[in-house]
Amino acid sequence: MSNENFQSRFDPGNADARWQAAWDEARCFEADSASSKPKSYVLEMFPYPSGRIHIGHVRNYTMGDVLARYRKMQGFEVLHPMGWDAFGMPAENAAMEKGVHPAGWTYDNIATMKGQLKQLGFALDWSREFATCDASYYGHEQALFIDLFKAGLVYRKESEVNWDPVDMTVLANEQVIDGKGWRSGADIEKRKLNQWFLKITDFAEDLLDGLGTLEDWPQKVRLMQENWIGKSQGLEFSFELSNGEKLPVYTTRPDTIFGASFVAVAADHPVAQSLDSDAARDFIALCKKGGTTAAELETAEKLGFDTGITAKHPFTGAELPVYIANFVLMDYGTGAIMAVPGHDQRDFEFASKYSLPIPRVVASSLEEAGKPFAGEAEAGDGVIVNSGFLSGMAVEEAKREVITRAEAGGWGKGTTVWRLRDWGVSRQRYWGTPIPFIHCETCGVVPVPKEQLPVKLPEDVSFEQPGNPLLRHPTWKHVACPKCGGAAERETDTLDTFVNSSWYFLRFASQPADTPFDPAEIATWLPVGQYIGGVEHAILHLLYARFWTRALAHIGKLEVTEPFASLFTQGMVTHETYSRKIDGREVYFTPAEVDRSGTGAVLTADGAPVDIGKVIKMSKSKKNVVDPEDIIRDYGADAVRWFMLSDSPPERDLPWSEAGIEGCGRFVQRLWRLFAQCGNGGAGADANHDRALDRKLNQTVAAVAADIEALSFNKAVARIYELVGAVEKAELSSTRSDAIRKLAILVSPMMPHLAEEARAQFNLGIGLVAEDRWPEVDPALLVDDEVTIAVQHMGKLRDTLTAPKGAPKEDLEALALASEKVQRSIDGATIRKVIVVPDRLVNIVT
RNA sequence: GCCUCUGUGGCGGAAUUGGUAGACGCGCUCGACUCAAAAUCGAGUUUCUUACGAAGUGCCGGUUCGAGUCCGGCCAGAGGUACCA
Repeated sequence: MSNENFQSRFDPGNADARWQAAWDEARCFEADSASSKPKSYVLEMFPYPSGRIHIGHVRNYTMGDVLARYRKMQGFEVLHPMGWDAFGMPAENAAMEKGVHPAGWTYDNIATMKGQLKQLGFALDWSREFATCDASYYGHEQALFIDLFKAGLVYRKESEVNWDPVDMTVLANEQVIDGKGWRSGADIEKRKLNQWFLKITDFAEDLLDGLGTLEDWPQKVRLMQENWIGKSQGLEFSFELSNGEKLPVYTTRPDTIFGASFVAVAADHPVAQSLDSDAARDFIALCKKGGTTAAELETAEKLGFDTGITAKHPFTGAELPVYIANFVLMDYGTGAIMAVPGHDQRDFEFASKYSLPIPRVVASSLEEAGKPFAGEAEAGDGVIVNSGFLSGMAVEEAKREVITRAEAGGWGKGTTVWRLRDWGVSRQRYWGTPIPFIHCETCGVVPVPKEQLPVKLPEDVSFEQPGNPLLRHPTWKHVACPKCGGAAERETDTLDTFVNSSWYFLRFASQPADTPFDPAEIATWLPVGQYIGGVEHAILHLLYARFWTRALAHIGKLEVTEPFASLFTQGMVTHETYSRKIDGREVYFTPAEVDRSGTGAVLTADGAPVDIGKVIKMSKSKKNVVDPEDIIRDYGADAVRWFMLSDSPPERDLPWSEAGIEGCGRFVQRLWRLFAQCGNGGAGADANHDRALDRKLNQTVAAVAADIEALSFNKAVARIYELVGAVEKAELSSTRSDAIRKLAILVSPMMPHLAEEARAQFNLGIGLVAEDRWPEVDPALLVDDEVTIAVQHMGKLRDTLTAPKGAPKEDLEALALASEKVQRSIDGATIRKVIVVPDRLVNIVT
């Protein structure tokens, strides 16, 4: 027992920093592109430097870290980098609220957060770190943007923004609350601006097809992207209008054409814009109210304006009224629709409101042709009714028939329409990548010559008034035209921050000074072997990154088209909220301010109770946050890491619990005590072998490896608990000491500091655990030779019995029928059938 | 509104993918050690029932010898919804 006097407790306050320094010194985690080992690129979504690391980051980076450390132990050369998604709105908000410069605020935050990440002992290659707000990063982005422009993938067009008429500025969607500006409180309206766009729609088909190759992506993400891209087959045809013009419309349901009872156009549509009446102008102005989000547009009350124009139905010749409708989008299809209220819910609501006919043209059978609607549209499948030559056809057949007739008659054609819209990348803001173009009155829009890149942000800006500081900067935008040398102006819009995050993973893999990346080096690392991040990025970030990669491949910069071979989307960290109503407003308190030891919750400061709210995602606004640094100080990095991996499956939400982290802290010490016993009880020649423990050890090594590879960390944790329990209970033997040595390796991806400290203190091995190999498994020890068989009568469990593995069916049946409990249950009834599943169960059917 | 996902003990969850529901952990209860407490160790812990046993995986129905798992219909919550990142 002499070992136990060594040090009875593991002291993370002492050990953590020491081992972090040891890994740094040995440069364990710097990736060598020239290595002959197989390569593995493990990447977590890089953080926005908001100020301090939050628990969601800790969870995300712990998962990646376990995988990176495990892959390294499996003999891979691992690239596991980290950097900063450093442009964005919060820096400008801080500038306005606190009077600090966005750059200073951002780089201070990065310094703080880097220190916090270091305390967690992540196996990161910090030599590749950068921030997207470094001119050495965004300058290359500007060069790529110009390349895409030259390839015809960048263009300008008018597009709507949220306009705050009081602050005279553009607002982000999240800054519009209930249709009002968050600072001014003014009613927000839609306003058109000339903006920059990327032609993601050129790649719609390819982005859709590519999803089929992403077998290691979650099915739900692929489905979401598929629906977002939204390929639809339909009919485009033109109505002849009573004013003599033609109105092209697009429909995905040509089969319901006989059910059309009116026609609707968007407020921006030329037909609407050309109306010369105050009432029409007032209605179009009404449609301008409110923000631009889809959720707002689609949930708003359906409103329409009868233009007085009519449209002639191509088959019946009926004159249908043409409305301006607020739910028709100019961006989708032709900006005009044939409305079939019986079989589209939006059209149904509109028709009900304006007392328009709602004919039925689809029913479950021809006999149901006269059935009334039950207060809502029927969008489902069925047979066509009340539709002349289409009646009696199935929906799909009718679609084909209408398209055929339209094409034959020359008044329409079958077309493919995409829901996906081009990517608007213009932002009327300061803290982003300047769009590297110059507007010249004689030469038009001219790219900045590459030798003049990067176009750097000016530092002397003020945020005392709302709006884009670049626009009102006294000198910055005034430059000579690169073509004609005349007076010209810089573009003052900056790029969407999603552009920054669309290629950072390339820059991590290769970062030459003079070009964005070296294609040969990219080829050694890409695609990313495992990408891990929040499911909230399932569509936008991941689709934009897929597009940007394709676009670069299209212009010959890259070979890869899919940047992320395998994707994992993690859940959020949640906690209950604490609040009080003070003067009618909900005031929130952090868990650290609240004592939860009794039945309710009381504020430590005044001892009076607070209300306990729902368990929701940790957020600053609800104050239900825990600062990782506090927990690391109290329990050590390994306990925090272990908690992040325990219990909850990584794709699900993780409820933070004080009791849970305490339990993890206790487990760290329990392991420490076990490691201390390694030398005990015979590493000698006469040491006995414990076959059962050896089997358990081998099974655990194999299972933990499989669980880590599947990112099922909660299952790996449960396996380790089981093994620890078995080792603790086992008699002293050489097997037991061997198990303890291997246990230190097994837990090292999760608890690297403890593993290193225990190995050094108790002689569990040579060298750094981080540099060691994953234990070999003896396949012969993986299978048990006895199995437990369930015996059922009519599907209900009546008995269990033990049988040798692989026992023949007849033996199992005989054993089952011999059971007294089974016989009592059968009670003399005639046995009709016996189902035997080898090594599993016997079910007797009477 | 639309798209996607989730729902199992007091709590987080497991279940070899159609074959013993509740592994493992947290919490709680009892016991050992201690003058006492903490720590640690041991036993127990789905519900109902004295027991035999029965019920049970959000709700309703279906397929099957057998359903947490598959199918249909609901309900609730979460994420996204193109300028939060």
